[in-house]
Amino acid sequence: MAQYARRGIHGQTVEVLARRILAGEIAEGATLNLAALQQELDVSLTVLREALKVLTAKGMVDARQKRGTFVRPRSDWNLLDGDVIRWQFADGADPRLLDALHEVRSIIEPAAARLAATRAVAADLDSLDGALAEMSAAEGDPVAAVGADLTFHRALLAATHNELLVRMEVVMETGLAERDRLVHGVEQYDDPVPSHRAVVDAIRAGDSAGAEQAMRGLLDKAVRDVEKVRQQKGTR
Amino acid sequence: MAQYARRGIHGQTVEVLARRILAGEIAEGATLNLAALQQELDVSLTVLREALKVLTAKGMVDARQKRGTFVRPRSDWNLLDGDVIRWQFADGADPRLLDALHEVRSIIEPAAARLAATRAVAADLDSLDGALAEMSAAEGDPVAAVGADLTFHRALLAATHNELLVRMEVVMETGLAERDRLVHGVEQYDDPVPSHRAVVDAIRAGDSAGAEQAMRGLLDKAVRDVEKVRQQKGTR
DNA sequence: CTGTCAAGATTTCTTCGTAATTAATGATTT
DNA sequence: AAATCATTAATTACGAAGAAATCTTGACAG
Repeated sequence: MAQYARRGIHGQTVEVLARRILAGEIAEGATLNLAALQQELDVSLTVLREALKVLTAKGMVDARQKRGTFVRPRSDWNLLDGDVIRWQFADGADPRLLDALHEVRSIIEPAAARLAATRAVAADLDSLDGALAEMSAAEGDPVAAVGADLTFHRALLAATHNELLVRMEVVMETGLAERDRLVHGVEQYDDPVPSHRAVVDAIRAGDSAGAEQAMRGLLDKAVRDVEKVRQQKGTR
Repeated sequence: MAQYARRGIHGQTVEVLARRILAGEIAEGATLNLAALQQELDVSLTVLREALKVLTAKGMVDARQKRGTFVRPRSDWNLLDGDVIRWQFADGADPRLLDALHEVRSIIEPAAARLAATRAVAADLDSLDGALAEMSAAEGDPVAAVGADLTFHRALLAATHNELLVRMEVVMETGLAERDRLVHGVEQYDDPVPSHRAVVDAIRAGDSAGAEQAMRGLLDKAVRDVEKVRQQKGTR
């Protein structure tokens, strides 16, 4: 799942550094003290260096000779990177980012459903049916339900046969997981299968408009669920 | 612009390796021969290693002890990464990816225009006006025209005040640049300012539906232009 | 005879400490 | 005052030693 190698000391170092930067503990523009970090994290220069290389690749830091290694402005972070998104949610979900995430979902997924209706092949429909079956089987088990939900939305993106849209799953994934984590355990779910099946049916029928609308309905329901939870929890 | 460091021998090594993999010269699943590469590229193991670390961070390769460093399946590439997209177009634009890119644009940008209409603040409108002015001034100069186009679309995404949408610019950028490169010099452009101004006007008026529609019109025109060029060039 | 399991060997990545390179800063000279 | 050059402080690169995981080999049980 993680794109950078998580094995060895190195992986931990990346994680620690990334979370510190993303949490704002190390501010934008700050030049970080390699020697101090090396001592504090008890790693060699090479390890620290390679960890920073990963963060460099994700646009988070930059190293210039004689000026040091510094944190790049937030506007340069690669926020569409799965790792970066995950790190952001590592310590407490930022509701603003969660909203942004859901907004992207509400843009992408109806469009994806529309495209899928014109492009889905037999294998895609099988995947979607499989996801529905998984969803039925997951009744009552929240963990399995989240997994099934993910499977469904991944299958939907795959059915668009657009490589870039498929890769948007890294954005969706975290949003979906966080939302499910939020909703989880607060209230009995309604059966999610019918609303999802409506999307699949429209795709199978080649009904673009219908698929798009069904997906919108599904997302609206998700919004209402989250709203309900937020009210119950008194959050926001 | 590039997220990984381009300085030193290291940057070149990343570029070479990335392009080989993206071009399919080094196939998916293939384990690459570090010793041979080291010798061929005439770099030390450390340099090669750090270059691979960058590619690892972008999901392109993975290193497992005793099994070697191998190319991950294409479905794991971080295609939403600006560098990865740029490398793909390094040797010859893949028309399939270009189509995918444009499809994403046609999904994102109208939605972005709609959001911008409800959220744009004075500074956003100033940016958009600035982009229009830049576009007017660029009349006749193709290079400046592309720059102005980019400025416009970036300003539009910024006006959504959604961090994730703003970062989509890395996806749009290359698509836009490639399209412009394709269209460039084949035929006299129509004046692009009016169609863009229509979008800005709708946003300023807070007209969501109008902004969305104006943007769709703009994108449709872009499609027609590319079609015309493809016919003229006899491509496809 | 076949399949499973465990211990060892080997290959490969991983990490280390040091040397070289680079670029900014300040001093010096014209 | 401007330009050049030396100094210096940081990243960048190197080659070798270390660690880890997989593959192989052998033995044992079914």
